[in-house]
Amino acid sequence: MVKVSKSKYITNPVYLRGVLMGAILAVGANAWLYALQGYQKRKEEEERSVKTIKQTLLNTADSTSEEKLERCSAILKYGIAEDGRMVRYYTNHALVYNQQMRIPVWVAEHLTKENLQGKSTRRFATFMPDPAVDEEFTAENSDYWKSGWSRGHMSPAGNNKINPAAMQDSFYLSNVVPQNYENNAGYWNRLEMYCRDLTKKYSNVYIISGPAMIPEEEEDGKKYVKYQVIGENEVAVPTHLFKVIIVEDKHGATKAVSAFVVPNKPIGFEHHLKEFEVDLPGLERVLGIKLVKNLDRDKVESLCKVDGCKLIGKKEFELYFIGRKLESANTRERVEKVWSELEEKKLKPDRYLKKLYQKKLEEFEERERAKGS
DNA sequence: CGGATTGATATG
DNA sequence: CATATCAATCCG
Repeated sequence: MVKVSKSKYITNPVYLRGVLMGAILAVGANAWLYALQGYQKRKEEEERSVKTIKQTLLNTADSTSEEKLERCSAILKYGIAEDGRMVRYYTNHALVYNQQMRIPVWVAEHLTKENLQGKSTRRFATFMPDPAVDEEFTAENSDYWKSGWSRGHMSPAGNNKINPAAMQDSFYLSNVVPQNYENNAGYWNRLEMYCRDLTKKYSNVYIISGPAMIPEEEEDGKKYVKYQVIGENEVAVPTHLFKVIIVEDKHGATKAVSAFVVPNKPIGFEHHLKEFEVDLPGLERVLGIKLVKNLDRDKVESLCKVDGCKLIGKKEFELYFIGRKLESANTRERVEKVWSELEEKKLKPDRYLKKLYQKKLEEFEERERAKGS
């Protein structure tokens, strides 16, 4: 059956014959003959002309690449349009930047036990526009202020303690995307910790991270890509974040690879990282980026299958940053307040934390004695 | 570890 | 005077 309601069938010869049959009944045999002759004539003409064009192309269109280059050089007299999607190199990471969205396309890192060491901290680094990005295409801090979104590192500060230059490079907004606060400090933070932890087991950990805009089906049943933009520069808020992790043994042999796509929203402790694992080719199709080129994929197993992809647990996580807060506390009151968090959250301090607490208290007692004397 | 906010000070 | 900069403080 021919569905005339669909426009694509209008030009179908079968449909055209149907129209012609209608014409016969309507206007009689003479008219039918006339119409048929006209149709056949037009059809023959069209076939002839298509054949002619094909023949012409075959005979004349095989211009050399030099000729094409010469012609296109003329066409591009006013310059070749640039989107700034070159690879940009930094002290401890590499990335491609998206000038339209004002966020990275992808950010690549290489982690080892050794290059995770160092004393550089975020205290001496500042979020700022990347001086290597054209001013007209950069994000600014003001875009993020009061936007409801935090500035989320793709190459995290915690991976760049090796020296101050690496630390500062990671604070350029070319390495930053608008990220949900809770996601950034929570789930994504734990994923980054897991990556660092992998260096204890694997000699080399290669990571590619970045934003993803995932299409979503709306009420009309059609799919759309929808994302918020923030600030004067209209920085794009990714719907998701992706991370690809490749691990190697001490011989440089690839041991496992996994790709993850995490929604840019709060994710609780009840979600296992495996829930967000996706197949790499699928991710690459969504992104339109061949993320990993030098890898024999069929021979490499899933990281989650090999290593488990277990993130740090809730209690362990909370204890960890209570320790961090305790270390940075500079008044007795602050120490006591942080310590009281343990009771509130029903956490039991480990030996390290107890020692740290005692050490801090002694520190302040000594300071007070020094003042008094 | 991941972040923001505020207030004092310096600067044009 | 308005806007950078930095130190201190805070939260998950």
